[in-house]
Amino acid sequence: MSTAVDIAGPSSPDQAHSSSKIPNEPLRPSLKRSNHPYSLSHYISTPSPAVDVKSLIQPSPAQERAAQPAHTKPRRAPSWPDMWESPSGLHLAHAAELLMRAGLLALTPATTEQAGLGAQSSQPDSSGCVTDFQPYLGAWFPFSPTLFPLTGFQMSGGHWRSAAMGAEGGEGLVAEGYSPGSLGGGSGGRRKRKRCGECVPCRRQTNCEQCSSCRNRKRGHQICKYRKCEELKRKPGGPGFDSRVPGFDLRGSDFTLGLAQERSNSSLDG
DNA sequence: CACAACGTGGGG
DNA sequence: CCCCACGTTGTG
Repeated sequence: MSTAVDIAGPSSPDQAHSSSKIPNEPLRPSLKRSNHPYSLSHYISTPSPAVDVKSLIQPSPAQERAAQPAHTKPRRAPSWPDMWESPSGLHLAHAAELLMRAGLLALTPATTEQAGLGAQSSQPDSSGCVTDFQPYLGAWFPFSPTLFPLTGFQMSGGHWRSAAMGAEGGEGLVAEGYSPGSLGGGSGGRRKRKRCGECVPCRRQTNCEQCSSCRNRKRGHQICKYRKCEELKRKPGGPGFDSRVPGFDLRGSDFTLGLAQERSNSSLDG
């Protein structure tokens, strides 16, 4: 398929070769396994992906300048973290997974709802958007399969388990892509997060060779700005930060809307 | 060990 | 806020 998004990039000709060794696949195996929140839904939900994505992936240097101040504030549905955490601190998503493992959850969206997600499945987010789960499940499937091979991937949470998870089953419960130690649980807490591998930047395959990061790669040790994972751009612990349980994309449901809105907002009032 | 990239702090 | 630089982590 033509990953349209592709990442053709701001790239100009000079970028064809990209840097020294940017592999065709920017994602390492481990990275591919890393789970995380939104990007996929992000695409799916984007009303007019073609247009939107294009502008995203082809930010001319000039655009970049203009765009940056515009979306400085990653506003998004501020409430989802709360929504997904039960009073006990157990992520609902996690709970869902547990239920699933216990056989209480079936693959049908309806059942999923009944199993408990329903309690939270339909509620307006801060922006007044109703985030029904079912519709999303329905909507996702037709899309997801296409994206899976693209991103190598996950959605292990809801049930759409990836191959990575298939065999071991519950393995997805543990943050894939993160070793137990690196979950930061204890020591340091300064572990490196990983690229989501799903967002537009992550899916780019080439460095622009023009941004400051590219130009200063040797000393800056930074990935090309256009390839900088959207997720990593957010501050850990910041609003909507998916601190843990990355295996669950469920939240994509409302999260998605938030993003979609955010984006339209920023493009409107930019 | 080499390399890519994340985290962080300082400067402008 | 952005850029730069460095330390550090993670992977091959």
